[in-house]
Parts: sequence; structure tokens; C-alpha cells
Amino acid sequence: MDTAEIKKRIVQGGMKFTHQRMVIYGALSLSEDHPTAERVHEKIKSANPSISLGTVYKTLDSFVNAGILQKFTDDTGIMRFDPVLETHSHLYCNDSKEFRDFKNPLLEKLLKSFFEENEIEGFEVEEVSLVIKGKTK
Amino acid sequence: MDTAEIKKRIVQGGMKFTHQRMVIYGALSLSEDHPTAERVHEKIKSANPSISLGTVYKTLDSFVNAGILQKFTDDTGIMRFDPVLETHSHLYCNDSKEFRDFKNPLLEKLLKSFFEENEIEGFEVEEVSLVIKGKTK
DNA sequence: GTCTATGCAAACGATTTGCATCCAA
DNA sequence: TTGGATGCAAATCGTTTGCATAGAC
Repeated sequence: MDTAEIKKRIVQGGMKFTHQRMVIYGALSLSEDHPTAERVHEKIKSANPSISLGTVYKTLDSFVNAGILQKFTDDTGIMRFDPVLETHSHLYCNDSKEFRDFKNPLLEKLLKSFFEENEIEGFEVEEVSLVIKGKTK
Repeated sequence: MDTAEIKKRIVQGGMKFTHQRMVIYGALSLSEDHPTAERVHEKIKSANPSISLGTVYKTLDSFVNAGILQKFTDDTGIMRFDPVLETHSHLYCNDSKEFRDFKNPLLEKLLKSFFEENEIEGFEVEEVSLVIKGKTK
């Protein structure tokens, strides 16, 4: 994702465009992993030593509220950020403790049809979140 | 679940049987919700004021290691405990922020077959965890 | 009697908050 | 110019740890 595209996303999210937001979103959009706030801070601080960890937290939170970033919490309770907005699942490696995106149209269709065809009594489904745990081989 | 059954579970898990473990497992096995450690402590403390929150944490952790309790982490990063050991999913109400168990053999079979029939390149699936988010109606 | 479980208090670590200053619009 | 964004430090809070004592086996 290039500079212009990132700026567009930030502005479309209804946010002021700042240097910090540019740098932080840039670090995220490059990463295939699902970094924590601290990891994002590490990635950017050599080139941008003045951006504080507090700002990274606040900025990531603003991105989530603006809908241009997704967040989830891993098994250890630490927040993870994901710039991929489309419906997708996550692979979690029990050995390396790392996440990877898993996009599979068939699986998504399967889940979608299941919940369309099977009403859950007393509950209205809005979204489903699937984590696939196992080992990289 | 009665006293004898709880004692059996604790002993079969290879753990010493203590009054604290009895009380803590008892509080969990009664609850359809998925309480936090603090919630468990609240539930038991009027009848057992000497059981400390630290002991609740250590005990719940021992149960998980012994395999007689499952734990997961909610979206806010707080640990939740679940005495239901069989494969099942969770319903999460965005309004009340509460979890309910969702057992559905068809859904479980669907997911199981999907991952049996669709090899994920470079990944060996061990378990899948599904959270269904929405609203109680 | 031995070895683990418990209670207590202090430590920890990820995240949030308050507030003065800065800067994009 | 002005309201929102940033940097810094202190506060928060769920959870863990260390250690002396108690209790299960």
C-alpha cells in the first residue's frame, strides 16, 4: 500500500491526516503478521523516535473506531491488529504463537449458509469469528 | 454436578483434593455463564471468606492444566473459564457482553469435514474455535 | 513426615488516562 | 484560530510471583 492510498484511507475514515498516523498505518499495512501495539512501536521507532507508545495505542484505537483496522485479542489477552477488512479467519501456530490470515471463500460461504439456514433460538447472528489452531509444517 | 462427582474429577485430574478446589469447581460447574476469576471469587467469598483471589487464580490454572476446565480470553483480554469439555462454540452478546455455550452437532460436523477435506498448505489443524457474535433477542 | 496447596502482599505488564503543548484544517 | 492529536508520566487493573505456613496424602 503506498502513501497516497494510506492517506486516502485515513481521510475517508473521517480522521485528520498526521505524520504519526501515516507512519503507524504504514507499518501495519506492510505486515503479514498481526502485530501488538508494542511491536508496531518497535517497528517505527528507529525511523521515528519521537512517536510515543501512548500515541501508538491511541492511534490504533482511532483506526479501529474509524473502521479502517480490525482488532482482536489473542489467547494471552494481548491485542492484535489486522489491516485486512474483508471476512477471513486466522491460523494460529501453537509452536511459534503467531497468527496468519486464512481467506477461504468456500469456508466463508459454508459458515454464512449455515447461520442463514439454522436460526439460533433467541439469538441474532451478526458475525462469526473463527480461529484455527495447529502447527506450521 | 454433586460433591462426589466433583471430587472424582479433581482426583482423576491427578490433583490433591482440597476444600478450596471443591468450592471453586463447584461454583464453576453451577454456572452457565463463563465467569472470570474475580467473578468466581465473588460467588464463593460470602460462604468462604478465607479463600483468596490468588488461590482462585492458581486453582483455576491447575484445573486447566489438569484438563478438567477450559479457558479462553474474551475481546477485552479477560480470561474466562468453562467447565464444558466437549467441542462447542460460543455465542457472544454484543449488548450484555455475556457468553453462552452453543452446541450444535451439525455445525461441528461441518467444520470437521471441511478441514478433513481441505488441506491447508503448510499447516496442520488441531482444533478450531468459533465465536458467534450478535444480539440476544 | 513430606511435599504440595494456600494466603498474603508485593510485583508485573499491557493498556488507559490526565493534562499541557502542538499542529492540521 | 481552534479543536483535535500528541508526548509524557502517572494510574489502572487483571494476573503472577515469592515466600512463609498449613494441610493432604
